[in-house]
Amino acid sequence: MSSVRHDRESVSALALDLLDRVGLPDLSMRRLAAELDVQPSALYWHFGSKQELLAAVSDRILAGVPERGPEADLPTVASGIRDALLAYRDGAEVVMSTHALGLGDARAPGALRAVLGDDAAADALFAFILGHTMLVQQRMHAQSVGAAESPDHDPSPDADRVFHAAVRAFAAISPAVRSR
Amino acid sequence: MSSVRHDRESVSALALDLLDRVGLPDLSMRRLAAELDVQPSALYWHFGSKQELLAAVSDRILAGVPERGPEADLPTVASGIRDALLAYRDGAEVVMSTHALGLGDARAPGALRAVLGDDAAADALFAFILGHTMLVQQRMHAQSVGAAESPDHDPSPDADRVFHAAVRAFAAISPAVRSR
DNA sequence: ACCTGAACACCGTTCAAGT
DNA sequence: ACCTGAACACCGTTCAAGT
Repeated sequence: MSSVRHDRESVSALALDLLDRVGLPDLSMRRLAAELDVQPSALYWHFGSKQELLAAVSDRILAGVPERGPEADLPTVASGIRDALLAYRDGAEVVMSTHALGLGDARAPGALRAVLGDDAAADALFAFILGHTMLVQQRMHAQSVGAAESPDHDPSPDADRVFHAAVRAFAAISPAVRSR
Repeated sequence: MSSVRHDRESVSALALDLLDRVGLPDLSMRRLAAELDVQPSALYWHFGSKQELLAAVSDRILAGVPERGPEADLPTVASGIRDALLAYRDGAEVVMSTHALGLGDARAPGALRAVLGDDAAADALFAFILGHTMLVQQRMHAQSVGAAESPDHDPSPDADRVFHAAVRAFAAISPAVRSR
């Protein structure tokens, strides 16, 4: 007896938890189903496909970033997005592939557009944040193999410095792009 | 009778061709083996794993970018890398995952470092180029579904404008980062 | 509304054995 | 040096049927 019934929320919540524990390559529908004490086919009642599930996971990862920060400045918004990605293992990769497929909500790029006032520049900055964070997370994971220590979720001070310099640079090009 | 013997070059060359025809999700070891008229296990004599094969494919994609362009300026080098990624379907995604795992040669980031003179800024710019191009390619592929027309390999003028603005911005932050 | 059981059409990878 | 044959341990997804 499986004893518990599930819905979209509980399934995507455990999927996010499983992602953080085992990483994206080991996050399979079958393994997720096993942790839910359910047959793999049961997942397809809640989500049409694995990509749709991953889109829900992506939305969960970015749920903490405010859609509209009227008083927030660009560095705060950009750091907020990056920190949200860093909070879960392979977070950047999940959001990247979801965003690339046009799935998931537009929360993060929306927040960047609001504060930058330039859609193209905002999208470029989002692309940088995703690419940069993906590489940072991969470096962290490569380190944690052999380190045998707590796989910390913080980027190096060096990576942090480059990140903020890049954010400032994108802020600078925003008006230049608009004056086409 | 399989009639032909293969080596690393011929295998990775057909892998690149297959990638361009079917895309990364359909590029499987078994399908590649079938096109080579060979058993899947034969591929493992040439490459230790699929990732190692993809690293060779990644190197092929970037083979055209000059390691050192003493007379080349930043926009030329950056555009050269982006155009190399755009030349094959899912090129950016292959290079991104390869680079994230620390595999493949360091040709592209090396060229950026040489012209930028700042390793951290060069890595940040490479992360942007990969992220931005990945999103551009995905948009192109999404368009080509339903368009039923030639899946063209060129970015929109809009994406091109943002790209160059971002490149200029990264050039601007390079000295700022160095003066720590 | 939510899930089971069973199947379909695949994967990457290993390894002894062949030529 | 390069490949076959056979197996292992998996995948995502569909669909009739159950409760």
